[in-house]
Amino acid sequence: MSYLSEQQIIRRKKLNQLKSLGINPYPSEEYLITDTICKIHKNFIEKENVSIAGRLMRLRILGKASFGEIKDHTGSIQVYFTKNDLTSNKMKKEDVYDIFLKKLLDIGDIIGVEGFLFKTKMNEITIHVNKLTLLSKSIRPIPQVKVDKNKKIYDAFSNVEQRYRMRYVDLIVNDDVKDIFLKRTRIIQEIRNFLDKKKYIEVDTPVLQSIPGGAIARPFKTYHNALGIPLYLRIANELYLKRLIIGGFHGVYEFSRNFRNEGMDRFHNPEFTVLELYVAYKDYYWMMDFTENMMKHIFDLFHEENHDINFQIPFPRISILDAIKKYTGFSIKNMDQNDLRKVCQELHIEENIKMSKAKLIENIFEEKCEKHYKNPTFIIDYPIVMSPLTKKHRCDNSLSERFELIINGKEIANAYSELNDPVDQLYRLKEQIKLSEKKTDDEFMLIDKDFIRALEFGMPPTAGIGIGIDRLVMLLTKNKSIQDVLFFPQMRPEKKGKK
RNA sequence: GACCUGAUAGCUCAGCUGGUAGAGCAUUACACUUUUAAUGUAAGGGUCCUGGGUUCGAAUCCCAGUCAGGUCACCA
Repeated sequence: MSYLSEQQIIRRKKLNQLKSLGINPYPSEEYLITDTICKIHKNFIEKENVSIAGRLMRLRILGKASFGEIKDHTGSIQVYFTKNDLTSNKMKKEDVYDIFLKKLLDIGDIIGVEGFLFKTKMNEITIHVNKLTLLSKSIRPIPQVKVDKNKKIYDAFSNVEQRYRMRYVDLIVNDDVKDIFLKRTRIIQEIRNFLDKKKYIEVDTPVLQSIPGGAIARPFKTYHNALGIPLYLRIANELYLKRLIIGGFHGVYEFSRNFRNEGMDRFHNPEFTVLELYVAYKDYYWMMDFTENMMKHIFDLFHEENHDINFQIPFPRISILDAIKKYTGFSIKNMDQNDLRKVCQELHIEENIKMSKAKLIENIFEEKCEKHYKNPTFIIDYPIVMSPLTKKHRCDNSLSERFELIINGKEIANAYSELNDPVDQLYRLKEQIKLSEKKTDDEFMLIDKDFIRALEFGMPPTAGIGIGIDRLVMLLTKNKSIQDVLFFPQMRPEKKGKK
C-alpha cells in the first residue's frame, strides 16, 4: 500500500465514523429516482417533490443552511439544505445536518436527495432537500474546478497525462470531454443507420488471425496454447470481408478495431477503428459518389458551426499524378525508381535506394501535396505499384482504380475497385513480398493462400472502402490528437509507488 | 528511434544568480439560515519524478534514467 495523503486519511476516518453510526457508505438497495436533472430544469414546477441522485460537486456551508451542487448524467442542479428540514434514514434528526452533512459528507460523494423545487432570489432552480441518502462514499478527493458567472474556468484539471490515465476523473470534472465521446457514439450510430438503410449487413470477422493480411504493418503477436500456434491481432479485416462477398453477401460492413505494432503520435494509437464497407457489382466511381453522400449526411449533422472547412459536394476529384505535377512541377508518370529518386532529391525529400517506387511517390505526395487539400478532395488513380489489392485502371495499365479522401490535409478514407483476378492477385502479393523482403524478413509477410483460394471461386466486381473513424471524429470534434477521441489511449505503465 | 520542453501539496501553479519550500482552490477547526469562484479567522498538509555527481549546503547546477507533451523519423 502506498502512502495516503492527509485528505485520503481523513476520508477513510469518515468512512469508519459513518459505519459506526449505522450508515452503510455503500448500500446495495435500489435508489428510486423520479427525475433527471435535465428534466427538472426543463419542466420546473414550484413546490414539486423530486428525488434525484448524483455526485456532490460543491458544498457551501453557511451556518444552519447550506448550498450544494449535484451532478448526474444529464446536468447539474443546486440543492439547499437547512438544519430544520434535513432528515436521513437511521439517524436522529438533530444530527443529520450537524454531523452527517457538515462533518461526514465530502465533495465527490454520490448521494440521493428528496425534496421540493423552488427558485432562489438569484432565480436559480434549487431543490430544498428533506431527505439525504449516502449512496457511495468517495475516499479520494476530486480536483476542484471552478467556473464563474462569465464561464471562466479556474484551476482546470488540465494535466494531459493525468486526464488520459484517469479518464474517469476527466469525465467527472470536465464537461466538454463527455460531449466529445457522446458525439463519437452518435457519429458511429448515424453511419450505421445510413448503411443499414441501404440493406448492407453488419458483420463480425476474426480479430485473431493466423496470417495478418489486408495491409502491411507490423502486427501484435500472441500464442494460442491449445492449438499450439502463433496468432496475430488483425491489422485489417479486408480479406475477410471479401470472403463474405464471395460467399454471396451483396454488401457487408464492419467497424473494425485494428491493431498495429508501430510508432505512436497524435494521429496513431496502437488500436484504432476503421469502418470497412464492401459492395458487390460496384466500382470505385460508384464508391466516390456513395462516400460523398454519406459524408455530406454526416457533416450536415455533426460539423461544428465555426468549422473553416467547406463540406460542399461534389468533392473535387484529382489524379495523384496531376496533384504532384501541380504542386511540384514534375510529371512523374512512367518514371522509374532512379528518376523518382532524382525528383525527391530536387524537392529535398528524403529518399534512399531501398525505397520502392510506390514509397517514393507516396512520399512526394505526402510531403508536397496532401497538406494543400483542406476541403474534402478525392485523390484518385494511384500508380499500380502502390496498390496491391486494387484493380488495374480500365484505361491505363500503370494505374489502379483507387481513391483516397483527403480532408484537412489528412487521409480519412481509402477505397478501390477490388482486385478479383486470383492469378494477378497472387502475383502481386508475391511482388509485394519481394519488395518488403529487401527491408525486412519478418515472418508475417506470408500470403494468405485461403484468400487466394476464395478468389479462385470467383468474386464479383466489388468496390471497397475503409474510413478512419478516429480521424473522422477528430475532424468533427476539432481535436488535434487521437488521444482526445479515445476514452483510454495507450500509455506506458505508471511508475510503481505512485499514489 | 532523434531532438526540444516539462514533472514542486489532492488540483492549478510560483519558487531569481545554490542557503532547510510558497500561493489560490481543496482539507481541518470556529463563526454564519438565500449562497453561487460564498465570506471571515486560525491550523494542518511535501519522497520538490528516480538515482548518482559537484558543493560546507541542491527543488535550483551537472550526468544518467522514468513518465508525459510537442517536432521529426517510422507507418500502403
